[in-house]
Amino acid sequence: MQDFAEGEYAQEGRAIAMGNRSDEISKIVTRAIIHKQLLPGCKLSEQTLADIFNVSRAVVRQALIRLSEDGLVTMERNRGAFVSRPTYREAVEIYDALTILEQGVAAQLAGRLGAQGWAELRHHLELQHKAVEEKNDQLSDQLGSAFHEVFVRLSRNTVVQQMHAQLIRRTALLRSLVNSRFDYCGLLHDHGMLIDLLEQGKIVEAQKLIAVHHHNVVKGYLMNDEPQPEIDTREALSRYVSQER
Amino acid sequence: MQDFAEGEYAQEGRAIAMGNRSDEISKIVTRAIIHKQLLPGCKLSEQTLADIFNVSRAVVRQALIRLSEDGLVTMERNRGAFVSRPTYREAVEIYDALTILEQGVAAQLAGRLGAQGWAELRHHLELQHKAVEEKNDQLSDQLGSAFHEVFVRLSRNTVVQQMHAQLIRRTALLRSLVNSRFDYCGLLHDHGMLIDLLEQGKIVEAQKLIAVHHHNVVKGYLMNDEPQPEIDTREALSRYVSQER
DNA sequence: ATGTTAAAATTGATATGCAATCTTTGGTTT
DNA sequence: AAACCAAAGATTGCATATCAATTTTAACAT
Repeated sequence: MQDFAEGEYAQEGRAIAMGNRSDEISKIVTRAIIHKQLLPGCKLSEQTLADIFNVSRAVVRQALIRLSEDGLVTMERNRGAFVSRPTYREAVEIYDALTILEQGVAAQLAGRLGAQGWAELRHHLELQHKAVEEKNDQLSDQLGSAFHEVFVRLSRNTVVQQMHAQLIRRTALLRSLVNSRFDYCGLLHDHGMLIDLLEQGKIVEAQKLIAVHHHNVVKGYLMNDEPQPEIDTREALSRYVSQER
Repeated sequence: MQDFAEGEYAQEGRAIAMGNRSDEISKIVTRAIIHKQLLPGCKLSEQTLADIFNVSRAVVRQALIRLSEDGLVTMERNRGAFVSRPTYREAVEIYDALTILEQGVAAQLAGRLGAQGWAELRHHLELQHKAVEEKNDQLSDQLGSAFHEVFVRLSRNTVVQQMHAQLIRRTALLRSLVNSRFDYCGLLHDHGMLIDLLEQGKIVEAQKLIAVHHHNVVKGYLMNDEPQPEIDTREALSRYVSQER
């Protein structure tokens, strides 16, 4: 499953003719951040990235701007770009925002979603179930986020979808800062319960569940501000650029 | 020895230590778009903007990327950047997203906001009231949006705040496409009612009101897809760059 | 060790060049 | 005259080179 071949990408379902190097690079770096290859605080030197991706500094700069607009990267004048290091407060805000969005989506979906929609959600639930059973934390994590994304996608509102996706990316970044482990089983149970409640049209209960669900997640966060992981950018990105050039 | 070497600018009243030329330019263009100086569909030629702002094409490019990430500008490969021309569907999605965010904020604020908060909202309401009485549509419009922004700011969640601000910018863009006029009086009444409901802790009623409020706004939209306004970019931006140099 | 200064590296921005692609123009054909 | 087509012109996307400002590092003296 080579994610990115040449020229076109699968993004949120539809194929896009790219050709935009900076956009491409920002997406690759995003993936590296989400996959915890690039950790918070990591310096993203323009020249280094330019060398890695075989592009000019200008293109890297554009990619970094994209990333900073997305909140994944922080740019400091004359000092450079770094993978963002969110504070605990920011974490709470991000999850509050997620709660608000998903509660809104829940209200729209409740009782109003077709059989196909519920089926899709339940299908995802099953995938998650398997991952949790196999104790595959990496995959459980990924599918956990994916569930939320599918859920929001069913609202058929691309604006909400994009805001939500951005928040999910930032939660992935947050998990880089956390060492505590999740009760994947409990989270999974919540997902199943959510589907049930929504299908029965119990909006208020569903919204309450969403709030508690996110509260539980953020509660499990113990930010460790200290550790400065000394990581080589080139190495961290190696697996992502290997398919390039 | 460039003319703009000072490093700080008067923007929206307050002085800002900028240093980031592209960020600065994107903000100026944003204002021009919001103020309907730059209309949807308007071509934003890199060279033209570079000449206007006295910067290199690279900087303009960075600004355009910022704007496109914000949804205010659409970039087409090898064709250039244009002020976005939202569809009606997009308008609905944007207002749905706004509804979701503000309903969430309402739930957080209801009954829980200090006296100072309610006072601030009522103060804004008064300003609006005057503007509507004076039949100052431009100002009514502006204060109308501002009310929503203040409302969200009181949630003390910068993440939600930023998402909301972005949506508000996009609604400003939407209004460029609309010729129908609003019932400012009715909208004003809604704002007042909202404060009352929230202060009394009537969350559900408040949320319902928010939904209806936005529904009324979007209902007043009659997109006119046709007209291609032939506007000179330089002229449209003239008043904004006058402070430069 | 501590503080200071000089050198090196990095960023922010500019200028220029070039290939790819889009747009326009002018002629040609129907 | 309208439709078509191909060459010229303009614009974008990207690379390279350069420069001033600033930060970081290294070397040095206290």
